[in-house]
Amino acid sequence: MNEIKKMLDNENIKPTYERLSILQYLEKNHNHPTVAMIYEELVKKIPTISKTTVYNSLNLFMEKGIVAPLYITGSEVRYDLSTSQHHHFLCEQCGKIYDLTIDCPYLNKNTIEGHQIKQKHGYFRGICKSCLEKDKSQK
Amino acid sequence: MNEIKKMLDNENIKPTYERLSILQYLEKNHNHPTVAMIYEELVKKIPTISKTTVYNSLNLFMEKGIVAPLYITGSEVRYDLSTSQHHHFLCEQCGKIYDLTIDCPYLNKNTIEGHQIKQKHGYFRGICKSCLEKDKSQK
DNA sequence: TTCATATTTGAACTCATTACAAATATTAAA
DNA sequence: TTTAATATTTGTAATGAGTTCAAATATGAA
Ligand SMILES: [Mn+2]
Ligand SMILES: [Mn+2]
Ligand SMILES: [Zn+2]
Ligand SMILES: [Zn+2]
Repeated sequence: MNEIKKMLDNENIKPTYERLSILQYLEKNHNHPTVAMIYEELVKKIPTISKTTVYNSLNLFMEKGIVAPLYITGSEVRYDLSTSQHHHFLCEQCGKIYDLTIDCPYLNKNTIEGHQIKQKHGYFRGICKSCLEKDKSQK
Repeated sequence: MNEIKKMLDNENIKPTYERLSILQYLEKNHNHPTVAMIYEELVKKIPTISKTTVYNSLNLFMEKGIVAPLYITGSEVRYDLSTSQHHHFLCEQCGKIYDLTIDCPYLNKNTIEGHQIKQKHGYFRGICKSCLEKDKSQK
């Protein structure tokens, strides 16, 4: 909770209960959630919270760079805390998004072929380890 | 035109005029277009063509693996001919998507941390070389 | 308290994509 | 060539994620 408040303070974002809750959700759940997932969970605790507030807050966090969007599925944005750079794996079967801890020679570059880099994204799609094992045992 | 017909034949896709035109557009324009861009261009030549046909055809091409979707912008899908694997750069200022010819140590892998890989995506966002130069001269 | 400002809320709206059924084209019997 | 079965295209309606916007609420200073 303290870490989270610091992140907001650093960016001069007023730490409202809603914003803190959203950021707290992202810190506790490393599941790269959708807006719907965040909202469905938070509304249990904050029955009055609005989906628009979730959108507003996440957009603000993205502008300030403390949250990063993942455009992977093609249907809706997934959100990730902007901690250290890492790659992702999307399972086409169960929909889960995994963090990958692989080396990438471009993570510390800030320019490429003359273009100025602001964000780097590396991701893979396929069938995850867990789904592969499930499929094998069922066959 | 012959190359294109072969691609469809290889996948047992009936080479209709609409499908050929869509694939031909992708072969001639390496601009990673949206459905709207493809439609707007083709409707000049084929006034009866439907946007749904563009969607249907591209979805079919993707299933067969001859076209690859790019989920980069977050707002709409961009399409690319599935030629050799390559990375992309999206300019946040002009919206253009560039092909990058950079080396990547993961392009020939088909499994990672136990997950089975079907698709690999690497892309960068920022300000493109052309926009940087324009900005500098205007300042 | 009073006023100004920031934040939240909910409803209306936008827009990309999909669903679906009717229209049209194609192909294979008969 | 007709006829019937199948594939493809088309247009409209529906879906759903995300945005817009104005009203409601909260915050904080004067
Ligand atoms: Mn992650
Ligand atoms: Mn490309
Ligand atoms: Zn899985
Ligand atoms: Zn540019």
